[in-house]
Amino acid sequence: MTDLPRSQRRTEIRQHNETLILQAAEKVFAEAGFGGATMQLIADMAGLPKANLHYYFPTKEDLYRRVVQDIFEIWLHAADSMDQAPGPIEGIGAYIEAKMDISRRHPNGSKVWAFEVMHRAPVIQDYLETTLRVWTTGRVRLIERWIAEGKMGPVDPEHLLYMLWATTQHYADFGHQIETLNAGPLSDADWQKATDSVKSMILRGIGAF
Amino acid sequence: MTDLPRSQRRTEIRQHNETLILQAAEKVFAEAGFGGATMQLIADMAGLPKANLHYYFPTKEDLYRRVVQDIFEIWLHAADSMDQAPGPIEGIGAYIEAKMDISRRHPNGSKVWAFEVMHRAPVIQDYLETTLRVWTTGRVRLIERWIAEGKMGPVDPEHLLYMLWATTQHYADFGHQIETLNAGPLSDADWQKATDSVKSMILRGIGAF
DNA sequence: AATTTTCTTGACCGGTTGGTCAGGCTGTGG
DNA sequence: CCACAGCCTGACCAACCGGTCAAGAAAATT
Repeated sequence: MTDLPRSQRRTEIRQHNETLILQAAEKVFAEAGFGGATMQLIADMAGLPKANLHYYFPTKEDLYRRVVQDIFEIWLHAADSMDQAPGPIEGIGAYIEAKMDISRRHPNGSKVWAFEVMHRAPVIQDYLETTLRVWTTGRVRLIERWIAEGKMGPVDPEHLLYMLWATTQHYADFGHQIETLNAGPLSDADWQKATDSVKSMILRGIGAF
Repeated sequence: MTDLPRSQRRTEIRQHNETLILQAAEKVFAEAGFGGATMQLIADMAGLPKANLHYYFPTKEDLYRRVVQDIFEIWLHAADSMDQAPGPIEGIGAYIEAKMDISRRHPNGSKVWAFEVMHRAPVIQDYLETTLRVWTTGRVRLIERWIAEGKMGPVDPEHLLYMLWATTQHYADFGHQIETLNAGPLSDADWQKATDSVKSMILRGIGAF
């Protein structure tokens, strides 16, 4: 840590401030959307002058793009658990757990993604058409294989994926609604119960036993 | 139509223009969020001068509030099918069909609602705490009754409701993502398949047979 | 110590936004 | 024909926004 090459030492300040800005930006973009967010508000929340933001991120859109990309990376990573599973009980079960965990820990990221997609994805349309499509077709084949092997019922793989995304992300995107109905934030036990409920209903729904 | 009292003839123009504005507003708010939407854009889309909007809706927030309220009414209405059903197969099945139909016909309304909730519901928080809460507890009791009568498995009623909302609204809120993966808009057959998939997975998931 | 690169920031600017308003228009009632 | 209430709208404004820039502080390199 103390003896890094010059070029890496330089980037220490940069990385520190970038993450500071990105954290503030994620929150503001999530709570106000792209149009409603202001650079001034992000700057205040990050504790930096506004002009400093433009030093690290030339435009508002650059900053926004980074926030969206970061979330996308986290989600792609969450799918690793699904891959080398022997069947849907372990694979889809682990995927649900991973995504519920992300909804709890990165609710703002999930919201920013939702905003972006609802806006017809002006910034990450290419991601949808390339990376996400490749990812999806891969898991569709995996599910089809499980069906062929009799490990689960003959459900439509794509709609199963949509259901997985919808149910898990709902706990982040509509967290405020859930908390209002729940008369307060969800406790550890609440989250566990939510995860168990989603898991059992979906696994039973696809006939995986 | 030709011989109405004066006071009603007057309100005809008013109602016509209000719906014109509300339709445009729903679309613009859905595609840009509250902060990103501009009164000028709504006016252009409605084919009216901007000043005319402020004649009918004094502020941007008033207009926005009306849009959100209208959607909420539609959703509440959709739940009627669930009430006088003999069991979950008919009740929840009909509810899913009704909500999928709304997702198809009012995708923008669904998005505006999602925006509002993600913003921590600054405008309709009271609705969440009163009307929605009452509605929810009523359906929770209905589901609990079905469970007690052995008509479905012992699932958690609240998380079942969340799953119903999440899966059905996902086809509206994330319609762009689905269309991208589908390489084009969903056809009649696609929507039917989606509805059937959701219905069969959820009904099986809750053990309703 | 000198120099060069990176970082910081207050002040500023053109453009846009929500909202206002005075004056004109329209059609209905007397 | 007049009067009047509701409807319409071009022009305008203060506030705010994203982004720029020059000048300097701090840090790294020589």
